[in-house]
Amino acid sequence: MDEYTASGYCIRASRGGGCGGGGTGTKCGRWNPTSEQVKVLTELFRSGLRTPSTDQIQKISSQLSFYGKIESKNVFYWFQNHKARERQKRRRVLVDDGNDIMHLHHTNNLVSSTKRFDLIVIFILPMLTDFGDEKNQVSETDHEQRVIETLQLFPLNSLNDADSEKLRLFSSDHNNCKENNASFTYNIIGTTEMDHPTLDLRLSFV
Amino acid sequence: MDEYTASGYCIRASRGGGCGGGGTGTKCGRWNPTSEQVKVLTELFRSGLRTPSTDQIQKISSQLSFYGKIESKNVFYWFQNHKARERQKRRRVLVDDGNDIMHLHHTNNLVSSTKRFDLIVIFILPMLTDFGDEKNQVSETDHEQRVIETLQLFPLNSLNDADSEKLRLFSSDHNNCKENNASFTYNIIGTTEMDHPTLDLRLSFV
DNA sequence: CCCATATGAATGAAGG
DNA sequence: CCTTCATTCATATGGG
Repeated sequence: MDEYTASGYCIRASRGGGCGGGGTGTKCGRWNPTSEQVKVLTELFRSGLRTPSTDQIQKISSQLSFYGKIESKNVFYWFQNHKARERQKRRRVLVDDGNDIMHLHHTNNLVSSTKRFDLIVIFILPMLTDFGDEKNQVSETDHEQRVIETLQLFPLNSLNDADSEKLRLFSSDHNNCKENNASFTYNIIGTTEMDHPTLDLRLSFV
Repeated sequence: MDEYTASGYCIRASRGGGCGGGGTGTKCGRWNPTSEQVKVLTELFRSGLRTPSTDQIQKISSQLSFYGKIESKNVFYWFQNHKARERQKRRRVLVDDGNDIMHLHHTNNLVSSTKRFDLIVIFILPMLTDFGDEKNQVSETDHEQRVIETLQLFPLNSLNDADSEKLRLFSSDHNNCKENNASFTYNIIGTTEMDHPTLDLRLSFV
């Protein structure tokens, strides 16, 4: 397969074997930093260095070459990646923090009192399509054969009784108002209050 | 991150014991998706989503957090891996083809050969929210109240034209049939046939 | 137990 | 600086 070992990098060894020590030169085209190198880089990063200049990169690189093969670009990339990933991580954690309560609500006791969905509508049209299904292999999640799954995505049980009532009413109204010969079924679950601008499901969802 | 570096390996607690075995909540370091989570992710993937944007990731993540612990990065990695492995598999198959016999027409079966869901619309309108909508940060106190307005939308791209029509009709009927002074709004999403990875959470919503 | 495979996580390297 | 891809490491899981 790939045989491009431009500059015999790699110092890898297989599982359990030390990295630098024993041979087994698996050739890999990419730099595989030794732990010492990483340690130093990390230290530099921690001390504040983020975007080293070319000069700095050179120096660092040559310093680190003491511990193993390394090129300037490796250092360059290392900082770039490290910086970017740190930022990303931070960003995510921040957001995730907010989501936690969702999880809590769920795990603790089923959804409960604090839910605030005003309206949830779920439509599931029955399949009037015949499944050509010739795919050699369908996804693992398939043991469900063609059933109109209800993909229980969200908790609907947050409605209070009053709301539920309304909903029910509305629902039947809805059902009657039109000849139901339509080939689909639907449900509407809803509550009051919703005058806010049509939701924009796109990006900016809170 | 981790203590062990690139070339290092983590030999944390030998086999077996590690994570404690009680119950379902493995508290190990590694995310263990629930079947619902996987199901949803798979469905998204199958409907064409490949590389969700940061926003989408967050949304998805927060949606899925309802089913259990999950972080944005998990979603990120999930898609990354899933995509990569599909590619990898494909590549391998191609190679095999080359070695083996010749292939017939290249199997260009796009994603959606079999759809389970024809249409699912889920609306969750936020209630007492004041959409501060600050991109930056929200005070944690706010979090508690806001997170809930998470809305959900799942891409369903399997409607055939006929269905879309019916749906549309139904939609308008619905609107007329009743005086809409009701205090709720609704929308119907009809996605029309798009047989390949173009679909993402954004479009399909109208 | 050991092994094979699936898949979560990480990260070097690029491309834009 | 951002995002994406390829590869690799590590762990979870099921079968023998």
